[in-house]
Amino acid sequence: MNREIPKAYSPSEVEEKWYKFWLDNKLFESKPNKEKKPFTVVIPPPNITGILTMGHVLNNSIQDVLVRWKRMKGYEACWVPGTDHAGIATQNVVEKSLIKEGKDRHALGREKFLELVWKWREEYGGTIIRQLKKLGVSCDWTRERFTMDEGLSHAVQEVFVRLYEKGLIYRGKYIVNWCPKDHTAISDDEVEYQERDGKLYYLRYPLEDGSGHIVVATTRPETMLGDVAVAVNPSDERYKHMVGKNLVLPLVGRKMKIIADEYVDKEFGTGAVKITPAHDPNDFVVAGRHDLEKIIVLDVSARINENAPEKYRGLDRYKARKQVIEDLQALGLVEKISDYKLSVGECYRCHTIIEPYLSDQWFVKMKPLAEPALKAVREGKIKFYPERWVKTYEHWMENIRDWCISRQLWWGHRIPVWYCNGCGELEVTTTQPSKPCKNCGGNSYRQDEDVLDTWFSSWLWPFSVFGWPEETADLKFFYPTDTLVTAPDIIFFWVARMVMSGLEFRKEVPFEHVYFTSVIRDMQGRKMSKSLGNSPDPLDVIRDYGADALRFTILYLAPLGQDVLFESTKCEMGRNFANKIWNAGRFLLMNRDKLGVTSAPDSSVFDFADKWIVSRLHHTIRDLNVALNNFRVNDATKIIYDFIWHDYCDWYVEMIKDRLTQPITASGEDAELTRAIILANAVSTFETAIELLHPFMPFITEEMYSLIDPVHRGSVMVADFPEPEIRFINEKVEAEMELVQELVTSIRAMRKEANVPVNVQVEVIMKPKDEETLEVISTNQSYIRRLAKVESLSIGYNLHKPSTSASAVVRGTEIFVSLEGLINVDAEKNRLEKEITRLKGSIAGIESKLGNEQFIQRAPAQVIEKEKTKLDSMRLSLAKLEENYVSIK
RNA sequence: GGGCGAUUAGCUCAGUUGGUUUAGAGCGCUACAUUGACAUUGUAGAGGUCAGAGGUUCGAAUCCUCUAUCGCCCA
Repeated sequence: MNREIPKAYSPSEVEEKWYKFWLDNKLFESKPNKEKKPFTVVIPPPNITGILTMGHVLNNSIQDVLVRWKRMKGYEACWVPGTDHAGIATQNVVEKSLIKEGKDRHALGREKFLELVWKWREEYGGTIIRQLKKLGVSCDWTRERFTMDEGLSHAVQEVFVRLYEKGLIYRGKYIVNWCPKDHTAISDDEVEYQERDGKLYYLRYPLEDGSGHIVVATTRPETMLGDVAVAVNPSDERYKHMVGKNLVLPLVGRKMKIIADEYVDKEFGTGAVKITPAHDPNDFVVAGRHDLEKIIVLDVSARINENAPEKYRGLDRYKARKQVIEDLQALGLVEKISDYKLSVGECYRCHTIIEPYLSDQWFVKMKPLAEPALKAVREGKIKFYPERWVKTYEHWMENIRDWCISRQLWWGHRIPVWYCNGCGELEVTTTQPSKPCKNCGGNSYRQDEDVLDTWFSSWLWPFSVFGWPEETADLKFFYPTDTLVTAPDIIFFWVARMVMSGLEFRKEVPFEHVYFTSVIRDMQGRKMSKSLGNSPDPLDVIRDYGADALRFTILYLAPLGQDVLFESTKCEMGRNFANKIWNAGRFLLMNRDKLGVTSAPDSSVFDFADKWIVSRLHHTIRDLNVALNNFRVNDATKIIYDFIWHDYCDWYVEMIKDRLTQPITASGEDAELTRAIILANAVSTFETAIELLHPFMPFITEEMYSLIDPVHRGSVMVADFPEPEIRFINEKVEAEMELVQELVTSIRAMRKEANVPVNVQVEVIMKPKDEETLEVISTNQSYIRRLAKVESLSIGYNLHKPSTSASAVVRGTEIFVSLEGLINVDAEKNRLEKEITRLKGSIAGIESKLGNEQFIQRAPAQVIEKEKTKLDSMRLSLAKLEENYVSIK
């Protein structure tokens, strides 16, 4: 069979072809299968508004490695993909496009607006999924889910009702984080704090009796319009006499009291705090203790409302701040204004500064849910990689606050609460109540206007995707899932809450292992972000380097628990590796084509090189499995990279070449057959390496697999993952090979030093250290000669150093490279001197170690023995080097 | 303010329970090599007081303490 295999690997057609093949042959699909153990992974569902980022690439590459690996190991591997409806983000996107058309969602109405959102989702919501496929991920696409799917919505409602009935969901007027742009509450965890330059305003509030004033310090003076008291610490001597007195709130004229409360920090500002219960969480608590009125002075857009004096109504909070200060200054009531650094909360979606705001919201009581979730991690039922995230998790769980789950949005799961139009009585059910109101007998209801936090659906993801609350076969077989791979920044939003919901509703942890991925940064160490524009588009990278290259590179660069600095040119590493594999395969196939005879692999004809590479192969298999079992994915990439590039290509293939071209003892057809067997063994090792590599680089491995055997065999995806076989691991051969490699390298270095051209053969004389070494050298002399370009190799104890030659000592064996007319005496002297100095240093080090009584007494015998052996061998080498140094001419 | 992490070659990073003559890799750099799988390559080489200071130990990049610098999370 003759064929042209291009010299360079070009990924694009190959990738498209095989992805289609895998889909057509349903190789990603999974179903409950009693014959197999399940291995389940649920994807962290990306937002439908999102596009693929480098973070997704890393995250999904890791998941794909684990899934493909387990699938090859014989598990029923099920990777459930899907997307998240992303309440605020999606609503914003659609609303923005409406505004562009000059329309307004309120004018449009809720129903029409939601139709538009669904339409948008149909059109654009699948972008990230299409992009993920380019990466080669082996998700079971028949199982794709969306958090607003009917089934998942049902799960959400069911959970709400169950928690409500259990008393874990309640409604109340509390201070929440209000986004004045999105017009919704957001949870504590959705607020991002930023250090900013601000001002601290010192305001004078006059006492009603005209006996003076009290000075309060505030960073948000406009909220004074809603002040109802001033508080001081009860132990504060400065103010003790004022407690209980009345003040008159400037600009407003409201009478209010000076109260005493432990909450006040005497050191901060003046030690007197204005109390604005409707616009500050701490003040809210204080107001509760003192039974104070809560006056809301801002509207949903953070403009001053009708509860404030007319002058300020309608002003935006910052304009109001300016106006309030101006007016107070005119009255001489501003004592001073100083610079102040403050931590300002922003909406994590739109980065508008959030406003603490008093409103009616729904909350989940978290303590009862947190306790078992904390226990599960502490008891090791769930393991984190890297482990240190346990501390973060514990800290959050121990200080957990109730979860505000209502959002004043339209896009999301509508809260399953109905109010009787007659009396306002509330009904919590998954469907609209059909019975008359139990309170007033009325028959009409209206549903709560609010929707639920997006995370209220994603915290159910590991079981809702399998059909919960129905007890489906999928659920029984695939739940709990095995490994979750996610970014550490959503440990609270998502991971912790999934653990809670899993335990609450399934009585089982949702996953056993959680792998927290690295954060991908640019080369300056900045987090990749859309606004900075510093994130390469993974699709561009895939186009330029190939998906395999991108996957391999990012996995290679991302050690467990460490951030990664990335730029797309780094993918040259993965691309070059793919090309190396391609050409190794090309070499094997070209030779097989040339031979005219084919053979099955046959270990009975293994020679030294075969034994060595097979031993290295099984070492590699063992190490790779260990690395993956410990979630050390980047170790695994290094292990397979080193085996293929260095062991297989650099050494083994070079050794094979010799045997494929040199005459062999057999003649005629037998010689051809022997060559065919040698090649078959080489191919067989290569194929195993390809299987090992498949989880990391699925496309090129599938392509190589099919090129090697286009007819008889199926996809590498479903090949058995190689298992290490101890009988093939041969430490003796590996040690001997190390010696051969060192001898060869040493000869090459000497040639280089003397500027001997590559194509010039040299004469080499070796004086072996001992019988064993002699044996190794003579059995492998043809390899040594080929690899080091040696014309004649003389081996013997009684040989003499040629008059003009370079010399070296490798493990006690002397090597002389004859360099008639080529030697550079100074360079050679220099080289030997360096080597001698180095050896002397090492010898002195070991001598002092061995001379130390403490060392002899306390170190294990093994270590001492090793040091002694080292010393002997170094002394021997030194003596020879010195001898040769003297004889340089 | 509290917690976590990092600091190893010019750059980006490995280095698992302390012991491998010389602390590794990729990129970059230097030199040489181009018809025999691969220049997306090969061969050889230069390059490190393992952030600093103490300590534990026969022995520390590795364990402990402190300091410095940077990053992240929480308040």
